[in-house]
Amino acid sequence: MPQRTLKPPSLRELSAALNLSQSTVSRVINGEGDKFRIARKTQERVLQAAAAHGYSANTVARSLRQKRSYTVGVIVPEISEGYSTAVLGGIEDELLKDGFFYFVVSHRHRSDLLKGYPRMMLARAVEGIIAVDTAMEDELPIPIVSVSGHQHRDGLVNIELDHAQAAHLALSHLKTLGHKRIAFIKGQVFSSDTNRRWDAIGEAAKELGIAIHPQLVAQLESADAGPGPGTEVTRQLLQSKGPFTALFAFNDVTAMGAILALREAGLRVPKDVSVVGFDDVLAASTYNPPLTTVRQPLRNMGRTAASTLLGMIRDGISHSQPVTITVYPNLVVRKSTAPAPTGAME
Amino acid sequence: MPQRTLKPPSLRELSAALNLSQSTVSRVINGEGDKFRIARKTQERVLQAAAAHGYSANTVARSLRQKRSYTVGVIVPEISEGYSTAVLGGIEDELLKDGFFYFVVSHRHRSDLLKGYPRMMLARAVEGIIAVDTAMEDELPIPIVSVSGHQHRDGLVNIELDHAQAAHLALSHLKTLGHKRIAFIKGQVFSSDTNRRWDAIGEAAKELGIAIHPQLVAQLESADAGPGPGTEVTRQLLQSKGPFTALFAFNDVTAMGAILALREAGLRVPKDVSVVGFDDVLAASTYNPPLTTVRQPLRNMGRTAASTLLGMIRDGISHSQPVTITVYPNLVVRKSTAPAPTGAME
DNA sequence: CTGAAAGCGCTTACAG
DNA sequence: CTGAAAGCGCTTACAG
Repeated sequence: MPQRTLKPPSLRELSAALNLSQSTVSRVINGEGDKFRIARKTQERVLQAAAAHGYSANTVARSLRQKRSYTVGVIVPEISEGYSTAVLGGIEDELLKDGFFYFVVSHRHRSDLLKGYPRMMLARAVEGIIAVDTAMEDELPIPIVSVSGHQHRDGLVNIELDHAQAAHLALSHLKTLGHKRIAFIKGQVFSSDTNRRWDAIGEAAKELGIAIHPQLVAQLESADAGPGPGTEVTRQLLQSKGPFTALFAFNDVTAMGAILALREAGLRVPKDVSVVGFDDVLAASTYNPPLTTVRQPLRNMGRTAASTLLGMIRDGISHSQPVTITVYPNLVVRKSTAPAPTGAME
Repeated sequence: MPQRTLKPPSLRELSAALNLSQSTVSRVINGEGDKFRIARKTQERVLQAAAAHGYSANTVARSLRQKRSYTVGVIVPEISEGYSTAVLGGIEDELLKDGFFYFVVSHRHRSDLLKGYPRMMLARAVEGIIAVDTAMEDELPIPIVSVSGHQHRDGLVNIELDHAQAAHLALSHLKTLGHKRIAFIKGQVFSSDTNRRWDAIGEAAKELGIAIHPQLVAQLESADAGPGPGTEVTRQLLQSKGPFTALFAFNDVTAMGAILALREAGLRVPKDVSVVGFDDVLAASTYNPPLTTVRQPLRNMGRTAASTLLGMIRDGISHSQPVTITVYPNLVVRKSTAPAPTGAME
């Protein structure tokens, strides 16, 4: 019968029932039966009894003894948001197949949380931390892998997009379409990708001979998660600044917000203004028009972060040099970009 | 100087440094100094030293001793997805302010994971589980709160949307707009909301005198997360079935997929066909056209789930009766619905 | 008011 | 091949 799930037995109880020592049972359970040359017959008995009684080791006791928790912490800006969760999906893929679990916390850019969460996770004995789009303030006595964190510090491994290529991809696409006056929306100052991406845009523009008009550059300010900030900033761009035929947004959500503002102003996308996003979140392809965007391999970045962290935990490596693992973007051309209007405002 | 974060001291070390017993130090640290009438002066010394040495109790040892983990488990179908993460945001809000952390796992509808994860979380001593849009197979010796799980079983608390109201809201909106031939896309069989929602639609339709034409009812089959399944099923609806002027989709993502298929077929939304979604995920408002949808208070459902679970953990309540906490939908009218085309195909 | 000691449930040297 | 015993770092009766 499907036995009522009462509290599972302890190792001591199981051993007593089997008339064996805790040592022996523990070894068999942990797959070290052969290593300790425990009789096959005994091993079978143990395994059978364990299954029958639904025994599984109390991981808290194990953690205390081994000083290992098989747990990592993940810190993200905001869990209710597409970027982080795409990365989380990848992290989960890797972690769980190695028997690790993870805690997630969202700091929401609050400095008390940014400071407090890593300590709290440490007190909970996490063996490592993955920081997504988050700059870690303090040095910690455990391995840290950062996804798009852009801090170069000893012992920190960074998973980073090749921003030079990303910028080049987007700008050469716009150039090919004949765009000359391109507006840009930079990320919020607190976003760790902002500067890196902007620098890369500057270089790519120079390389491609594209002029960056300062009056066509805006920056997100509001910390709101949705498209609102993009709409807001685009309205400003539209009102007080010069004309433009294309817009490169900091991310997809911002691009969607921008498109809203553009339409409000009676402009058609992509006929009048082309818009390029960044990230390729799920919603980018279902948006209308489907967004042309620079795709970041987010899930893969999560996987890489997790497997790298697991390696560091396993091998006890504490890289004394900063290490960067570069991943590469793709340009996904959809319907939000088109040739620049002919005879347009130059 | 900002001391290099070495491994933090243990209680024993701290006590030794203070020339006090571990008992005393532990009591002060845990805020029980007054309760045990420990000299104010001593308390201050302890707190000061703790801060100076960066002491914080090893939670693993504490958990083992207290047989408490201050951790709950959350199981969702898929973490890279808007519905679950909206709920997770609410869960986090409540949990963290009570000092609880949570593990997240995504079962992805794989039955081995659906079965295995709860056990794994149990072995990790979680004190309770929140299941989001997931039917829990086994009975567990800890409290469980289910969000949209729709199982009525002893000891299980359900957070559920008022589906009757939801259906009524959507259908009366369409009726007011003059729609008579309404197509429906039901959820996948594995989604725990599917039946409940469909039954509610049936009743609301009867109440409102709206006919449900069996040939205008389709069901999602593919387990894919994106809008693909919605597009697919709408194409079928369009090809082989009778005409319709409105479509009520199982959720927003499906609605977006449906709109894609409608456009493909040369139909305009909402001019030719009105579309109503469900959930009001972030993308619903930025979609073009912005989706008219039945809003579920997802974040709030997460908060309610977490605070209910914490209450059960705190008070050791194991409801012997199923309990349902009902939350209420709103109809958010945006641009994907319009009056039925006049003289349309009736 | 403060402390010595037991014990949470494991793993793992050490011994035979 | 198997077991007795120590100990991970806490909390908490129990004692005084």
